[in-house]
Amino acid sequence: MSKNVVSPPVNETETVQTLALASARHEPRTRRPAEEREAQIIDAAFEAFGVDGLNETRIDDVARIAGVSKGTIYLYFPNKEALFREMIRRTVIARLDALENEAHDPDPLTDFHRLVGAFWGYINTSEFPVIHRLVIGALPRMPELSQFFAERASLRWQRLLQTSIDACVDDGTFSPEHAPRSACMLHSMLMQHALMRALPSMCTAMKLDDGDAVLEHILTFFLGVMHSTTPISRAQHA
Amino acid sequence: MSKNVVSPPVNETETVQTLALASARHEPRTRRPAEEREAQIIDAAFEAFGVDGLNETRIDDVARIAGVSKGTIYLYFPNKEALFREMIRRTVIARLDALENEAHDPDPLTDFHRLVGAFWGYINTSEFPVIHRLVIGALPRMPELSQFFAERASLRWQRLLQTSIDACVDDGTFSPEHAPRSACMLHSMLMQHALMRALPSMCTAMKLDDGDAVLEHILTFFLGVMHSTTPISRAQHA
DNA sequence: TTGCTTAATGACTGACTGGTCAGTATCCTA
DNA sequence: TAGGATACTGACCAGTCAGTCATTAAGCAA
Repeated sequence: MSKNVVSPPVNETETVQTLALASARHEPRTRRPAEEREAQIIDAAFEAFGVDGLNETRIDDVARIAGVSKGTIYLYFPNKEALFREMIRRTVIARLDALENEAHDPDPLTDFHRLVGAFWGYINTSEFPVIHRLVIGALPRMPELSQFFAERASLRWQRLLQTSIDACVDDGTFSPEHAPRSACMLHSMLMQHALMRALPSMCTAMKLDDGDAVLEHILTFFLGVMHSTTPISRAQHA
Repeated sequence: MSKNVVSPPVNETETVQTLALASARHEPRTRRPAEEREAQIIDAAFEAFGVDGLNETRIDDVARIAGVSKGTIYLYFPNKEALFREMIRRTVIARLDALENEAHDPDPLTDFHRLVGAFWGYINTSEFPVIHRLVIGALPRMPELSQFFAERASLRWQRLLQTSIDACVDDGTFSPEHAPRSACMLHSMLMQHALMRALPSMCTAMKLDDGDAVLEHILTFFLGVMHSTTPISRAQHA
């Protein structure tokens, strides 16, 4: 991308080079607390890896974005893979910790809606599909990363949803019939739709532009089962 | 890995070299029709890329698996990326063409179950999660591949499901209330569950081992909405 | 059998990049 | 202000691998 800053072989080549060097040199070397540098590098890593993935990204690029030298990165992380791993880990944790401390609502149904809204908001950030793609893409190379992600994000959300749904059942708002696995179903629908929404081609083909409308559809469908009290004829075709 | 076969500089170097060459030479060079060679290479590419992904896989590995030399691959494909792309394209197409010609059932509900069964079978092959992962992983590098995949696989299946559902509505088996977007919802649940099932950690945590039971759960949930005729209170919490 | 065409081979090359480390600049203490 | 400790730098190195091409041999026609 912006690799050729130094190269254009016009007559002012020297000027450009000089400027580039100058700007590089002018930025005075600064010492920062370890924590701050680490955060700086992690942020740059998210930006760089997020665009190109683990393999396409050069450590030099991460260094450039972070505004440090390549060597500095190796002072804080033993290698490229470890940096990648830590970047995923922190991004996932940071987001979940922030959401965990949100206030609950005393009314179960209201709280259910709050929770679903929070989840929908989370998976519709630009950050989420990036992390998701990176984790999936890195699966064969780092299976433990997908396990971390699964336990730390997917399963945790499913448990939160299930707890909230169970509260609505206890409350009498939801029918108990389909409750047991319903969090899983809701999670599936929300997740899949959010991921589709991140793909421009799917977005237009399926008319998913309006995020609120999509959520509304999913909830209407979901509540169609949960509020229903009529016994349904089970699937005869196994 | 097996690069150093020729190198060990012991005293029997010559013998080793001769043997290595001999074994390589013993496999007699064969000429094959272009189509056959291409298929051979594509199959090997699926095997190799499927394990390690685009970047981890060496062209030499594909060649070794295919039983041809590296140079031969470049007679059939201009470069590594083109081979990868073509491998995805053919695998997706081959599978869908095979399923397309299945016989329909005159009864709408029976045909719906047949279709869902076929889809569930497809996304639960070991092949599907591999292709899915590769496409997702390659997204930033080859967005057109994801578009091809989306249109050729996801959207096509959603349309088939929707048609089948609409037939059940016309038939009076399904309530029309939630029909419009229901294929999308069903597709989401099936897809997400199938992909989870491919991750060992998720599989155990969510008790997804029994594929038939999972499908049964999803269908029961889905039919809970579609058979329901009670008007439901819409979500008050927008 | 001879000789031609071309599929097939694999040693080689050039470009690339992860990781290193000798040297430099900053900051802090005395 | 001197001098030690160390955060930081970036030129360099060694390994890797996609892609090339001179050479080989299979298969065919005469």
